[in-house]
Amino acid sequence: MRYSKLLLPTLRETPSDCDNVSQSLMMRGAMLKKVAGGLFVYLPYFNMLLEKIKKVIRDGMDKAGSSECKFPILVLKEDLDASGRWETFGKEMFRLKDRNDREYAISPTNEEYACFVAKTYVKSYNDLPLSVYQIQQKHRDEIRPRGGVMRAREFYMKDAYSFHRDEKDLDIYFDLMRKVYIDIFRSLSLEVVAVGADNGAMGGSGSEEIMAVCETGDSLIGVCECGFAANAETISCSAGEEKTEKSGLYEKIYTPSVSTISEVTDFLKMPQSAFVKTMLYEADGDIIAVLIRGDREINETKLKKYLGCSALELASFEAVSKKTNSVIGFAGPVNLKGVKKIIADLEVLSMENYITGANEKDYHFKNVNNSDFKYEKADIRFADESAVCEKCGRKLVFKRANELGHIFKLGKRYTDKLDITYIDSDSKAKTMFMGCYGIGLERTAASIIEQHHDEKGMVLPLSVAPFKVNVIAVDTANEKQYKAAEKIYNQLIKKNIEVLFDDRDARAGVKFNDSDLLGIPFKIIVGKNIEKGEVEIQPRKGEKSFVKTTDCVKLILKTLKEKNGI
RNA sequence: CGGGGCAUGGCGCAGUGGUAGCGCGCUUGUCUGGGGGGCAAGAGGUCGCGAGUUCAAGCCUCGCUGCUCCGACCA
Repeated sequence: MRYSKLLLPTLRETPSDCDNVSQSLMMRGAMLKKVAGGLFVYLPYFNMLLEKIKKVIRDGMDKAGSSECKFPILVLKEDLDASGRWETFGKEMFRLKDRNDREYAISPTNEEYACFVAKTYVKSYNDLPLSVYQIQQKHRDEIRPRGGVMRAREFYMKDAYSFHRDEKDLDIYFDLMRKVYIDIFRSLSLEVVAVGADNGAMGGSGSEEIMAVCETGDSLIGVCECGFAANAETISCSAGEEKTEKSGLYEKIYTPSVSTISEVTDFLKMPQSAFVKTMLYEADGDIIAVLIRGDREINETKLKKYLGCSALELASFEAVSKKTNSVIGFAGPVNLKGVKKIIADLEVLSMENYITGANEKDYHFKNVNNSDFKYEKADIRFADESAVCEKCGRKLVFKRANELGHIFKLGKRYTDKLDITYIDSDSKAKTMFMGCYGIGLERTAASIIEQHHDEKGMVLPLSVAPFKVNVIAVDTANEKQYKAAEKIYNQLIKKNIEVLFDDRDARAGVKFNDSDLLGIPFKIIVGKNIEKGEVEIQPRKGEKSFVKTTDCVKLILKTLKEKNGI
């Protein structure tokens, strides 16, 4: 393409609302124009990059024996009611009505219609396994869009669904998909790690996330030297010795207008670890008290799993005052009334003589012990730096990462509800086992840039670079240079090389800097040396060289072939 | 949902009550031509919206909206 005809308006300066490198380079590299929070116009260069990523994903899905479909974006309420997701998906799902007041959701993922396909076309075990996928834009009413395209309200997802005769076959396919995913990300030059994860809103029996390690990542993973890795959300925490000897020692102390943990610790001059925080949650309508050491964090994912509830949030001020005898800021487990249960984190049970709220404004209890109240024990704290590997016992290292893919064993979670059966060899109808597998395309693109850039801009890997070569006429006004550059450009097109011809009447420096910003792997620079019959080949990374004008196309072809660029 | 910050030309920003500015970009001309040029002349803004205070508001007050960051642990 000719730069002069292409909408590729690079920026010199980074827009002020960029908070990470990839976002900044995507804005400067004229990939995106923000319209609103989490909504962007995708400019040509980003579209081209996404097409490259789609190609690699499609090649991978081919290897997994998956067939590309396109499912409806609008999903009927009745179909989501059948799977139960109209209720369980919550506020993240966009909902709308048609002119006849019929209700729909904008598909957040598409299990229901994948099941519909399996139900329609799988007659017997001979048709299994079946794997289908699509690459489609998804819409989610994100709680807080952030990181540019990393967490947006509209994004491309490759979502695949597989159906199986039995659990064993699902397991085999799940392992294959993990391998295919890792291959896909390797082809995209991404360093990734597969980690054990929580199933979240999708449900099912097990899942793994494919994470790209990145400083600005929005997930936290624990990694072990032995190769084990897990999402920090799922890492279990060890229990200490449960202490139950002491009781009745507690006494009320006056702590005027100090309600947060840090205020109380300052006031009493005690470390946070001497306190037990009592958090009041509302779980499916009931108030639950959760105890955790003052300096720890509650892992709501674990808590939700333990409670088996669908809605979990911190109790409102009104709910606490209406249903319990406690006061927000001064809640404690002793003499606490109106809560369905008290759940103590395992670590709390190894504590003695700690400080808690006294369920009365401006008062705390000190010398509280576990026998002073009734509790259920559970591992509900967020893994901290002391966490160890569950495989080998070594200390875990925590890293930030971006979740690019997530693969689930859904089991019969959907197929049971939607009655997705096949006829087995014994002529009996049996329920299929199901898996689903997602990849977020924009965050994959962002992660590629995050992992491949330098101070000048992007350094795109050949596998995804929209243009492999940028032909630059240094002085466009010089007819000899321009004509020679144009000739090389046309020759490369004939060889099916993706090439940009920077034919703009701009200074050489502008063109060089844009080329580097855009991360184009090779520049062919046509300048003064054309008089000597030479042009310059300059890789984005590496040494430049002067070559005969007549050889440059041949040389580029050879180099690209060596590097598997074509 | 809570808390903070921001809102001035396409982008980045300055402007503490008295004529709306700077850099980049853009247009025209010209000189230039190998890492974001020089000179000259231009275009472009109801200062997010709405009230209010004042002789006078981009600036002060109140309300709203949008964006953004933090936290979603505050108990």
